[in-house]
Amino acid sequence: MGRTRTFDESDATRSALGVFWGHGFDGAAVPDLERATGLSRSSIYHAFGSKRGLFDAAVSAYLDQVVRPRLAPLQADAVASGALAEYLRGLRHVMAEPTLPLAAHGCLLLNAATAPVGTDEGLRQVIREYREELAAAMQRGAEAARPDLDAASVAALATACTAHVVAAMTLVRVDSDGACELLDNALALLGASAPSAAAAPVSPERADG
Amino acid sequence: MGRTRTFDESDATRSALGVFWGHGFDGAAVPDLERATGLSRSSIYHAFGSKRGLFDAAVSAYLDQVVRPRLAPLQADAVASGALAEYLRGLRHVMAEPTLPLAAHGCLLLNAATAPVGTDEGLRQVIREYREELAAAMQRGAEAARPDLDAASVAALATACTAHVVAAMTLVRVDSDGACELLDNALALLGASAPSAAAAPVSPERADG
DNA sequence: CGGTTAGTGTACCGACCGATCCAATATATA
DNA sequence: TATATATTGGATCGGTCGGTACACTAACCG
Repeated sequence: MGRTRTFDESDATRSALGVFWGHGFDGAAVPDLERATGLSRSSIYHAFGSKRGLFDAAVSAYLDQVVRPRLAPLQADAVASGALAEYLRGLRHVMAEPTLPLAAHGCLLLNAATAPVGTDEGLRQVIREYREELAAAMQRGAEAARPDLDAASVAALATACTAHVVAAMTLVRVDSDGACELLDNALALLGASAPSAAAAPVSPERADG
Repeated sequence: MGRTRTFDESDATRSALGVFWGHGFDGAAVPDLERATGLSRSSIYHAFGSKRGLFDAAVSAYLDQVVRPRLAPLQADAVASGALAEYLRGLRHVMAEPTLPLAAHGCLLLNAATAPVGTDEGLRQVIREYREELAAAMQRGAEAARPDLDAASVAALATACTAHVVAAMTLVRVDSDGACELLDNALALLGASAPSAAAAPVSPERADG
């Protein structure tokens, strides 16, 4: 048949993710994407159909390569008792480092939720599923962390963790200190009035993970 | 001296607020602002200097006419014990009504925080102050609501309420049910293990726009 | 009144937007 | 090697962006 593709599609997607993460869908210009991917415009449009198609690919890469690796311990068959605290500490750690994309730009999907592109029904659905995946992971983490609590309290704790994580990711761009305080508070709630020795050592002053 | 102004600046600002709230700073086009304000382009630029100047005026109007009226009971000299719960219920009420701007578009400032314009240092400062004002109000509300708790627990509760409110406003645009659940959870946390049945009677007024 | 000054509306500016077209290129198959 | 087919890059499309220039108009003041 014809000529074979000389670039790696997932490499291009990853490069585009960097641009979309930094500037948002609407703020990312096609020339930016050309520069980041090293591809010409026609190659991008041939491979992804549109700027939006490339964004969808970048969203998928974001979920697979950024979100889920971090959630993995909370999605495994067996969840460690300290997994949720570890997740929150890890998040706090990357949010405190301004050079990392999460601290500099927040969450790609939450940013999209409040942007003009967030009115697109397909994207809204993706974001709802993202929120559900996050909430489910928090729930499993809370169950593992606090077996001493009744179901309702565990659910409330899980929802609270979700809220703290979402709020931190929303604010980190303009107020990284405030975002870290939110994550510290989630850790404090997680360990509050814990009678079990499983209470993870929570030291909110620590900057490292 | 010369001719006097024939339009009311605060009327124009309020009209512009509607546009910026719905589309964000970057998504709002100057022709949209002309249409909404009823002013011609030159009048807008003469009165506000730039699109950005008009946005700053709209932000100020948003704080004074949308945010603070709702926070007022939490900022008064004496805070009622049920004021925070009332605030959360009121917020939940407007978030459940899709025709109201808060439910349809979320928070103007939090949306700006995650948008390209959110990199502007002046705007970042405004958003940080907004967050602080919100957190201070939550703190006072939590103190009034839960005099039975020690200071650290009250502070944790206040921060948790802030997190739930911020997260709800971030998500409401794509997932109003999820946003309402977050506010319900904040209410549950607020009343958790409450010795008194001080739950204030529900009166979801103030469906402002 | 007339003169001065400021508010207003129209037309227009250069720049950039996402998207498309097409000629040129490169490679897998026959 | 010949041919077919897919990839690639440059030129270009119509549309819209935020912002400006300028003529016109209205109203305060001497």
